[in-house]
Order: sequence, then structure tokens, then C-alpha cells
Amino acid sequence: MPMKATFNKKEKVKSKKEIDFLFSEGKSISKYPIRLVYKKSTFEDTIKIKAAVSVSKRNFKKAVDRNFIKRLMREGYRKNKYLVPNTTHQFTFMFLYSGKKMPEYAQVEPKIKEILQKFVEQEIELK
RNA sequence: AAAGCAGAUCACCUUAUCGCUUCUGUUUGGGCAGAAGAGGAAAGUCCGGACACCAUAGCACAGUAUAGCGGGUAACGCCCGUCCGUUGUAAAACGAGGACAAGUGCAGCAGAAAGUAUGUACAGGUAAUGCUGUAGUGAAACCAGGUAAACUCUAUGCGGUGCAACGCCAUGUAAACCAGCUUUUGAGGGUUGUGCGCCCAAUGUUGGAGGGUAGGCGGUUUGAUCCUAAUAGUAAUAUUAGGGCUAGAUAAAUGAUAGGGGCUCUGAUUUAGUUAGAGAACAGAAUCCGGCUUAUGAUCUGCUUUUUUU
Repeated sequence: MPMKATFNKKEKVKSKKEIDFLFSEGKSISKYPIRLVYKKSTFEDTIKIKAAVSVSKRNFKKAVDRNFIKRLMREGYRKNKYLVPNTTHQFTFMFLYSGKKMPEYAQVEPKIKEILQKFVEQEIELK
């Protein structure tokens, strides 16, 4: 049964505390120009994975550009999160764009797909 | 037609699929349905307010901003009108346009001398004397001289911090908070540059629940609001009447993909036209308004100058 391709408020990482914890304790998978930082976590909602996206202010000074890249990454995650099967654990995700040029959607989506596949190999099939 | 000046308007449209945020309806609930969803600059944070809190908020000095005249406005350093000056052939643009008859300072070259000066030559005059005139230098030579993007003076305004303000709620703890009383010292510390003023301390005790951190709600979107018309006014603008509700996110929504249509540019072929390819700027609300400044794609209107044709 395919998971619905949604990405609403409940699926977002919101707390600043969680994000700081994610950066200090999390592992990462990198497929240039996108990097995923993730960590096993526990929260009260029934959702399996909470995610967030981020673009460095250093590489993209204009707010319009940052927003555009974030939207592409959100879209890519939303379309492909069915790749991660149901698990007993809960995770928090953070997608980072480390490139310095403006991407297109056709470049972003396959990279996110690769990252998610690799994540499944590393963390889930080991169990 | 070319070059230029001024002003106004718009910011590709639409369909489908998959999504995001808010509101409304419905459902026990998961959810489902409907409606709405970035800008002219949302930007820079440079001015002016609204609103909130704080005597560390008061008073004086200092400091700082503005500067023809008249008007508009909640207010302004903004806007409108007008005079003067400067630039330009012109349409127009710009303004560092209060006061040197309060005081102090400054002034290249030329010139004897540039402000407590009176030289040289000639002429006049006197008891005598730069006492008077002319020549000569210069933009200016005693004229109440010029200069205030020189100090200064005059008039007017200016307390500070900003919605992470501020109010409330739950969680919950230490040696931390607040209020009253008690005793002692007025030393020291705090503030806006200085002075005055103001505020603060320590011990014990009683009472209250405060503060920090992360979270939620309010503040938070109906307003100096927008549209149309009439009236007053040269205008900025004001008044009246009718109508509208038009984003409220918070690691921060407004997107992605595919198709169709219109626009611009380029190529091919042509009487119109047809067809292929490419392109669509600057840029993303964060308490809210009024301005200014900067970035930027098009379209339209009016005007000026020059040239050509009639």
C-alpha cells in the first residue's frame, strides 16, 4: 500500500532544541550537492519521520533563491519518501544544500532518491 | 524620423494532476468539501508616526536635526504652490536659498595696503596733519565690504528602548525574585555627555509567589484602509455619500510537473500570412502605517529640439 505523498506541518522538525541535537549527534549521507543529516529519535506523534530543509545563507544571499531551493528539496522529499518502509524506530531528517549554483528540479530529485535508498540500506536492512 | 524631458499603468494568462498555509462547513475520529493566499519596491533600515514598557522617564547645560515665503498632513528631513538663483537651445532639472547691523576667525594672484591700511605720483586745501580728490592693483579698497558645505547667533523640533515591546497560561527548581517590618552604614555603585535630581545596598524576620530556559495563546491584522462618485481648492489634500474585506506564516505557507493561448526577439519562406527555436526583469510579507533611497522588465500619454516631406 503506497504511502501518501504529503508533507504537512506534523512531518516537519520544528523545535530548535531538536535541530541542535540533530547537528551535534546525527550521522550524514552526502550525494553532492545535497547532504542528509539524520538521527534516531523519539516523539509523541504517530509519524515515523520528521524532516526539515536548509540552505546556507553564505552561498545564497537572496531570500528568493533560498526559498526556491528549499521548495525543490521539499518537493523531492515528498515525492520519494515512499522509499523508506515502516520501521519501529522514529527518525529526524535534515536536508542541506551545499552547492553554490542554482539547481533545477530535474537535478535535485534523483539525488534525494539516491540518498533515501542509501539511508534504507544503511539503517533499516541491517536490522 | 532621431535625440531628449516629464508623467501614468501593468508586472504573462489559463487548464489538469500531485502538494503547502489559514479560515468556514461537516464528521466520534482519521478525513472530506469549499473559499482565500507576496511586492512595487515586500529590499536598504535612512527619516516621520501609531502602539507598548521603563523616574535609569524630571530640570539645566551640552549635543543633534531642520531653515526663502505660503499651504497640506497624525507627523516628517515628505508632498503641493510660488519667488529667487544655477544648469540646459528648449521641454525641464537642481538648491549646501534665516542672520556677517552681536562677537571671533579666514581670504590665492595682483597690489603700498584685504580690515585696528593710508604708500607713491599729480592736483586741491590747511596754522599744521592722508585733510580731500584723481591715477594705479583687484571680484572687492571704509562701504554697516566678502565669507556661516568657518566657529557662532536666531527660530522650531528631539527622553530611551523596540512586537524577541508587552500581557496571560501550563511545566517546574537552586545558594536566585518581589513586598512589608527591623537595625546599622550613608561609604560605594547605577544612569544619556556633564551637574542637580532619582534609583540601588547589608542583617534578621513575615508574607507573596517572582526570575531564567524552552513551549502555547493574546498582541496580529478593520486600517491616518481600499474602490467609485460628488463638492471645495491652481495643487498637495479635505469633506460627504455608496460599496468592498483584500496574506497572516513562525527552521517560516503561496510550489512542482505537463499541455494550450497571447507577447517579444531571431531564422526560413512570403502579398497578407505560415512555421521552427529562444526568452519573460528586479525580487519573497514577519507589529502596522506615511515617505525617502536603491534594484528592475515592458507599454502608453503629453511636451521640447533638430532634420526631412507636404
